Order: sequence, then C-alpha cells, then structure tokens
Amino acid sequence: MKRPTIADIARRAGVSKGAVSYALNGQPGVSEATRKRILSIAEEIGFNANSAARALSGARARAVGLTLCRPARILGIEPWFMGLISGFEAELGARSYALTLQVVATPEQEVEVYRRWWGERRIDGVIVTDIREDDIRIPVLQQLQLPAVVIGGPGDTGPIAQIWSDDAGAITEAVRYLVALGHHKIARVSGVSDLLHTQNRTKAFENVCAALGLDNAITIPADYTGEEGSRATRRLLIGGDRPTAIIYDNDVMAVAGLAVAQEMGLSVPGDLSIVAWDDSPLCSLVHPPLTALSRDISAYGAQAALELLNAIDGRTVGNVEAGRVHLTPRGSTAPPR
Amino acid sequence: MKRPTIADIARRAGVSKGAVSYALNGQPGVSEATRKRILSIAEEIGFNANSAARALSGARARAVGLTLCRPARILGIEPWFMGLISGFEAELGARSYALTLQVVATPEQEVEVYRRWWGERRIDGVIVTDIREDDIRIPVLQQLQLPAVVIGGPGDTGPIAQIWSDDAGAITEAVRYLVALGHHKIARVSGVSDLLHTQNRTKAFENVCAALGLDNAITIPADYTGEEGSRATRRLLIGGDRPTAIIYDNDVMAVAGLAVAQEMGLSVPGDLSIVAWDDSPLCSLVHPPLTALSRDISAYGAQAALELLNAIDGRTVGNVEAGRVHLTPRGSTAPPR
DNA sequence: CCGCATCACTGAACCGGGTAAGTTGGGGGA
DNA sequence: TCCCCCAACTTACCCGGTTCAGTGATGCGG
Repeated sequence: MKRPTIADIARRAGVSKGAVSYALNGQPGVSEATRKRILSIAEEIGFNANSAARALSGARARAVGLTLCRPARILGIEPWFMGLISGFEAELGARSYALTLQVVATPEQEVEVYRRWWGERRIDGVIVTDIREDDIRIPVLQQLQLPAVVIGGPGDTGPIAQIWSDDAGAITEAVRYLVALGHHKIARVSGVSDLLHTQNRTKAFENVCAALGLDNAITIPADYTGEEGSRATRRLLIGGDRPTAIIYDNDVMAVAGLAVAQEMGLSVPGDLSIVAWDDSPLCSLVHPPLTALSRDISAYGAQAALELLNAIDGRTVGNVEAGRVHLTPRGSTAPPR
Repeated sequence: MKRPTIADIARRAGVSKGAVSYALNGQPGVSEATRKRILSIAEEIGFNANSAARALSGARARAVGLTLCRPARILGIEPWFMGLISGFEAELGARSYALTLQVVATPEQEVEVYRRWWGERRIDGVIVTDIREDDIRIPVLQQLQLPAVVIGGPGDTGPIAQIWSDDAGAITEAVRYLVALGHHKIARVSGVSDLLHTQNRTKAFENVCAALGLDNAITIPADYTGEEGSRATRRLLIGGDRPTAIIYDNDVMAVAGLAVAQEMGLSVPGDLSIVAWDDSPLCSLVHPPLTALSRDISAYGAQAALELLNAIDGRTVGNVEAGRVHLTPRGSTAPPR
C-alpha cells in the first residue's frame, strides 16, 4: 500500500504542493475555499505527513525523549515511572508527539544517548529524571541547546526548566502526624542517596526532627529495592532502641518493611507504624493498607510534558512546583503501644 | 552548536559525500584506506546520521513502536510491561534502534496509532501485545504491510510472527503441584477474559482439573487490578465450599488475595495456598512470600525484539515459543490443614 | 484609465543521506 | 603498445515536506 504524499493531494486538487503545505499547516497564502478542498482531500485519502520529511526540512521531529536509568528490577515494580509516562502521554498524545524511550545503565550512557538523539535530530527535547547534585547531564544539554525539563529538585539546573514537588513540606507533615500520634522514635529508609530529591528529603527530615526535639531520628540509605528495604528495616528493628515508626522513600521498600515486621512477629501498626512515600495501588493492596504520602504522579508527568513542549516552542518556562503532596492515613499508622 | 553532516566529513576528507556515505555504511566503492580515514573523522567530530534524512531516502526509520492499552493504574503496578520494555531495549539499544511508546485507551485507538505511525513513516515495525481473539489490529497490520511481532497466544495471526510461552504447560504444572500437596478444591482468578492467553489458560486449567478429577475447579474472571483480585477472592472465600488453593493470573491480584485472606483471619498457607502467575520482586516482598510461575520476562522481550528486527529485515520468522515457565515454590503453598 | 498594493498561487531551492549512473586512472593481458 | 576492465571515486537525482522569491490576476484609489 502506497503512502499518500502532499504531491498526491496537489494533483487531485489541481494545485502545487506548496499550496497544499500552506493549507495543511494553517498558513496564509491560500483561499478559504481551496484550503477546505485540500483538507477534505487529505482527510479522504488518509494523509499523514511523513515525519522524516518534516523533520528534515527544519521543522520539528515531533518527538521527545526519555531515558530511564535504573536497574530493570526496580523499573518494573515501581509504579512511579509508568505513572509518569502515562502522564506524559496525556499531553504528548493530544499533540501527536511521540515519546521515545531508552533504558540505560549509567548517567554516562544517558549523556551518550542525548548526544546521539541530538545528532540524529530524532527528538525535539528530553525529559530528565533522577537528577543528582552537579548532574553531568545538565552542562551537556546546555551545550547542545537541547530543550529539556528536569523532574525533581529543586536544584541548580541553570536555564533549564524544572518541575518539583514539595518534598520538604511533605516529610514535615508526615513527621508531625506521627508525633501527634505519640511517636518519639521515628526512623527513615531513604532512596538512592545521591539523588537530589533524596538529599532534600533527608535535610528536611533532620530539620523537622530537630525542631520537634526528636533526637535519634536516623536515616538509613537504601536504593528503592525491596531487598534493601528489608535489610534496612531489619537493621532498625533488631537494634536495642528500635523506632516505633518508619518512613520509607518509596512504596516498594515500605511493603518490604511491612513483611519484615510481620516476619519478626511485630504487629503493624501496634508495634510499628509505617508511612510510604508515593501512594500507589500497592499501598492499599497489602494488609494492613499503608499510610502514604500521595501525589498525582500522572498529573505531575502531564505538567512536565507541557513545560517541555513550551520550552520546545521557545516559550520561556521557569521553575514550577507541581501539585501538593498530601498524607493519606490508612491502617499502618496508629499511636504506639 | 551545529550538527555535523556527511558534507562536513566529505570536506575534511577531501572526497565527495557519496564516498562518505559508502564508507560509513560499509558499502563497496571506497578503498580501505579512505574508509578508515573517513571513519576516524566521523568519530572525531562526533557524527551521527540525521535519522530524518536517512528515513526519508527510503532507508529504515530505525525505530519500532509499542502501544500500551491498559489503564494507567495497571500499567504502573504490573512489573510485566516494564520487564518487557527493558528486554526490548537490550536488543534495540545494541542496534541504535529507538523504541517509540504510546499509551492508549482502546484497541481502536491502537489501530489509529498504527495507521498514523505508518503514514508518518515514523517506525519500521511494531510489537503487539495483549492479543485478543479475532484481534482487529491483525488485518490492519497486514493491509499496511507493517512488520510486526505478536506477543502472546498462540493464536491465528496469519503471516505475522508470533512469540508465546507455554501457558498451558505452566498451569498444568501448578495444578499438579497443588494436587500433590493434597489440595482438591482449587480455584483460579483470571485476567481480562477476552485476551487470548487468558482463554488458553482457562482452557488448560479446565482440562487438567477434569483429568485429575477435580470437580469444582472454578475460574473467576477479573481484570488484573488489585481491586478485582480482592473482590474475586472475597467471593471465593465467603462461599460455603471454599477452595483451599487459588491460582491468580498475575502477581498484583495474588498479593491482593493474600491481603484479603489475612483480613479474614485465614492463615496462608495453612488455610489457603496461593500461587501467582508471573514472578516479580513483589512476590518475594510480601509475607509469606508467594509461590509463583516464573519466566524471564526480560528475555521474552529481547526475543520478541529480535524477531521483529528479523521481520523488518525481511527474514521470515515464524511462530516461536519463548523460554519455559517454571514453578518457584515459596511460603504461600503448603498441604491444606 | 493608470499605477500600485494585495491576494492566491506557482516554481524551485533546500534539508541530509542513499544510490544509480557516469568518470577517471592505473594495471594487466594480448 | 593498445585496449579493456575494474577499483575508486564523483555527479546528480531521489525521498517529501517547508519556505521564499516570484507571477499573474484582481481590486481600489486618484
């Protein structure tokens, strides 16, 4: 089956292909009557502009890129990325932008992929996640002048747009809630510690604990996997002075922590309260369902995609805060015995 | 920053751009010495061929498409798709093929996306998942002559390559295992019932149960979500003649089922044994860890990507079976009390 | 009735890589 | 010595949209 081109439309409409191009793109230069005729022919023969030809003649590639730099076993189980992706799609799909995905192992590979995509003119911009302190990707993106939007932070990303959620406020709320329930010994199991948002959370956690006079507020670094979550939980629970509440940086580690507590014969929430960061179906699936810090990840993704499209169109975008994070209390938190 | 083109290389090497093209593509027509010189210049200035130009001149777009047709809340939590995607990437990344993703709501939209991608010449082929009986996408793909590989089945996909795993063998193994433990009342909570592999599993489940003389072997249809998994489990457990073992079509529903059992005060595996289809970190995360039907999803994905690349290159591909599914016994299965 | 602006459109160049067809220069065989 | 052949290139056109510099027709004011 042959793909229809603007030349086919031009022939059938009895005009030049330049006129067809103007008509299809809403440019001035054709009469309203001709435009309608051309559009109806295009519709009739099922015309779709060849994305390669369009990209080649200086216009947009109509695609954005996303690199995922986490081991496969995390990617699979963490609802975060898929939620983000479906959020992106909501905005991108509406504008017929494609999303190009690449799974990589290291930030260095991410940089390579960015360079390749740029060289291939394959994408118009990228969405950057898992931002680190002094992230090596930022200067490369600036050098390549590749439109981008950074998810996570806030941090120093120079002129690149950034979208972040109020992690500090969220963890403060969680700690205050636990303290209000009567907890004094609160621990935290964090995600990968060189990620910027992990650092922000750790700082905020320390601040609020100090402000409330909780002295042994410890953060154990982990890596978002269930295994590390279990390990960290065991370490916390076998100590003499064990915490009565633990805040986990993601849902997977929280679920793993719950299993460890049950395994050790501790009752949740009687002996141990659990709070998960990022609510997901996973949190309401287990017994007891987990109290969680909820945010609309999909909306977060949609907002990021919108910012990126703005950046691509040359509209300046800044440093925006995403929708609020709020605490959703469920069965895993209660006053300590 | 200007992107280097083959014209830049040609100028620096003192040859024509035709010669550069031959050299870069390993075509005959240039001497070994010239080829080496051109390749080293390309390397030096960081050349990447413009994918649009390449695609336009009749060659490959060097991208494949994947549509995901499940509600966002399933996509997020089910490790299956991400596992599959990282498998694809292993093959695609090695050949610098891009993966283009689109999340849609209905099979009709999937067809639309295929048509658009085809018209835009954006992709060289597609990976088709969640195949149904008389799937509407198959005839469209044939009409468009779009290379494709179908994951799931086996079923009737005409000349389109297909890759499937032995679901019938796997469920037979699981049932035999439960019977060997002493179970007589085995139920199953299935995934979306118009998917082909769900039907295959249901048929096989009924066959093996009949062969082993288990009379009330019931399959309750669900939709892979935790909510439906809980509902189906409740329905099974409140009945008078409740099963002593349940097989779930995915890990999410199995975890939800476990929570329901615990909620109802039933002990797992004492009062109820649970088997999950598709092993994932989720299964070993909960307490007790779930016995699961394991397969290497990532390898499955890699194999599918390879088949698709073969189809794109015009090599005929057939109907291949993926690596075996095997039972991984864990703490959620035991002889009934 | 003339001159000029405006509209609606055409023609051709262009993007950058692929490739068929044409052009060298040198070596080997007769 | 001549001729032919082949390797090693060059030239030129193709892909399908976009865009800019024309061009002819029309309208309008003076």
